[in-house]
Amino acid sequence: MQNAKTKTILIGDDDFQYVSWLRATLEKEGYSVIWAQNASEVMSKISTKPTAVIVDFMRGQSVGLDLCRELRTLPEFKHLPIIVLTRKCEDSDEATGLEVGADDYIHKSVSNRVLSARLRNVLKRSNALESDNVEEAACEITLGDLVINRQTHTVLLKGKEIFLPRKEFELLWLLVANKGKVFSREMLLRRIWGESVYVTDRTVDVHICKIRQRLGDFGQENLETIKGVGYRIKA
Amino acid sequence: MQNAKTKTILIGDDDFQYVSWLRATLEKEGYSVIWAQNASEVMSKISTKPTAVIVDFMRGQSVGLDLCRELRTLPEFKHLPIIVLTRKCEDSDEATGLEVGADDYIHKSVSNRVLSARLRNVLKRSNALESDNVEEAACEITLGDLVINRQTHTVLLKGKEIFLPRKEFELLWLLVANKGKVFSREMLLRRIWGESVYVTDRTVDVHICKIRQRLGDFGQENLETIKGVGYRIKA
DNA sequence: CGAGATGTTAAAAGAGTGTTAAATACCGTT
DNA sequence: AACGGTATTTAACACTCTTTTAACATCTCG
Repeated sequence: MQNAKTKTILIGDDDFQYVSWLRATLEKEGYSVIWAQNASEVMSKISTKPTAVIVDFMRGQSVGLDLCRELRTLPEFKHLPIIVLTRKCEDSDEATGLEVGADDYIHKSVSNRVLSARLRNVLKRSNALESDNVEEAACEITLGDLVINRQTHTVLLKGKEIFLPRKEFELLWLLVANKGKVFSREMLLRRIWGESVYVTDRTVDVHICKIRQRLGDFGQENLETIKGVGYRIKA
Repeated sequence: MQNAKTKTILIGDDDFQYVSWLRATLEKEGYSVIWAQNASEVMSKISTKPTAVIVDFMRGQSVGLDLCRELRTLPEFKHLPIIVLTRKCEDSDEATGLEVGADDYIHKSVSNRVLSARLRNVLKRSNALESDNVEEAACEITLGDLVINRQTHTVLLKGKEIFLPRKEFELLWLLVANKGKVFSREMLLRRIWGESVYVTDRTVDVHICKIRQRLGDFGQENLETIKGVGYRIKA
């Protein structure tokens, strides 16, 4: 449920006081923050490939807008989430804003909670746009006496419910959903733990062990170890 | 899953220039568009049963808000997706908009890409609400000794009436109506609090706690926590 | 046999949750 | 508009369960 990779937010704003507040807010939420004091700095720091950009209108001058427009012309940043901060409601700004294509407009006075929630929303949306979401295809898989349901988070073995904690559940689901396919520990870690999570691959072994115990004979028989390679569900 | 019928969007806005842009955007996305120039026109054209309504605040007067409020009082439009456009950046407006039952609140300067993404979001959500479960269909659900009635807003436990405040009631209703299904806190927040309401997810926990207390043993036994995942009613 | 790999267990570390109380927002009355 | 009561939200702390680490046992195969 938590983001695997640390998300980086590039802030383009020359209001030092606000930036320090914003930085604190974002970092508390687990984002990493890069600060650019002016438009050209933004353009140079954009190469770090931030997850999103938050720009201010820069003291009423439409530097932020130009920036926004410029970014949108570059193919690689065409879908980069951009949030424009505002402190005024000047119509001229609005009119221009229309054509530049920001993802959200946030008033500078909003609370940190609202800000981070809206940022989250924007990120979620842009994420959905990119992968236009397959969502969860099936929510239930069956393998012999075993029925795993994602929606209800239940595992039924011969009709009896067995509780699995989250990681074990995900592990089992992944393996069963790909019956026969061998997953290396690394692969499992990447798929379930996420890209930049640092855990020993022995952790996987422990979980596999627990799963086997919980599933009893069924586990012993079907959850197979391929030595030197990984684990799989027997085909 | 999707019905083949073209989705119709009713636009209520008197800003001709903007409307023509909006219409172009939406039609390019495959929606069919109906335009109403003022509030009463909206009310008359609403009978065409559009898939969603997009209204502007109409030059600062809160016509849009009144409209929104009015629509919400009519049972048949209780769940009609409403998006409120604005060019103002006052938080009070946003607060009011949401309070009055808008599904999303979008700044007018936002790009067409963003606009259609958010529209899609709103539609998806309202769709899920309608098809996903019984919810609106039945106004009374029973679960063992528990009877929940939406119309009368009452909860009977072993025949004894128990009062639940609104949020707790909605929460319980949603969970019971989808017995067995696990809802993450995010999901609950989106479904009950709405798309653009920003509260800590711990709020959900507090409500769950209260519900459990009120329902006594029944609550303890049936309202289950799946750690790291969410809540559900035991199947 | 012995080295590397895996199974297993228990304890440490960590994350997630229950619960209470206090703060805030809301609502109907006066 | 001020008031009082209720509902909702936040914040804090304790506690539980999960996850991870580490250590040791066991296995496999050249």
